[in-house]
Amino acid sequence: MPELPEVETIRSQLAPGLAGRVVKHVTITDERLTRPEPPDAIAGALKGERIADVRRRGKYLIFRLESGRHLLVHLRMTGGFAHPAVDEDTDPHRRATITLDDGSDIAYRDVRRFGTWLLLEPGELEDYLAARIGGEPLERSFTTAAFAKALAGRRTPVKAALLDQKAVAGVGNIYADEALWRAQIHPRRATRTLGMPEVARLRDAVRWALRRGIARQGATLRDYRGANGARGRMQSAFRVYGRAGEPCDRCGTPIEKIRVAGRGTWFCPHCQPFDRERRES
DNA sequence: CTTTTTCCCTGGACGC
DNA sequence: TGCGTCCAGGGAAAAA
Repeated sequence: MPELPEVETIRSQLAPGLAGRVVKHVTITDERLTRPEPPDAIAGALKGERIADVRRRGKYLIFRLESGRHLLVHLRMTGGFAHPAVDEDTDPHRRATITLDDGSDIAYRDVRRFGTWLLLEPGELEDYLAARIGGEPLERSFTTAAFAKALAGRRTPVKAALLDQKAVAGVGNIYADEALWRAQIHPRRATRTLGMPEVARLRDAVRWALRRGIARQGATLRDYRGANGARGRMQSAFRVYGRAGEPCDRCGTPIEKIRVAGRGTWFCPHCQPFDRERRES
């Protein structure tokens, strides 16, 4: 499930080979991909565009085009790129192909077809993103004060707040659990009951979790691959995610799995107590 | 306004 | 071997 570290890994691997290249041809074989626009319209519009660079905001990949337009790609659950492309004949999940002026192909793959491509006209990007996602957690502007403001007044469990892209951009189910473990906060704690020290710990913990993920080139549970085809290595470094019954790395207590905000949630019941007495002891 | 629920998809795991 | 059922989950949209 591509979250910020997985998207950033793909971005960093794609960018060197794409910057400055011209799109010679685009084939889109999944009707869903560009909805509501027809695939042929998007494919035709991309043809002849020169790619300035590849950027990322939250979980969005942004292909910045020299015309001022942007191709905004969201990988959702199982989307991904391969450059150079893997063999199409042996890949049932190829949904699109971008051919560049150096003769190479970029393959877009997506098992579950939740991913989306959106072509934005010049000037549209900022408003589009501002309406959907909040602060970039690894940037300097993501201060404790800014995070506290984004969390203020929320009545949801803190785990739900972390998953809300308007509160902080790029955190998904894996890194939310890892961050809450690091910050020693119970995932069901009501967001508005968090004190400033806890918000500060959580802010640092989110950055810690995401940086670890990037350093290990993301987590491969099943489908995720980098643009170079490599698996991530983060899955073998999880502190809690997917580790029900295994001992906590900090205290040895067995990790528990519960459901929060409709998502599988793993935490350490000793290190992340819910009630205040145990929290302060 | 905020919060919750439903839906979109495929395929792997599991029970019988 | 072959079904049927459940589950994974990001985010848009609808419902509450």
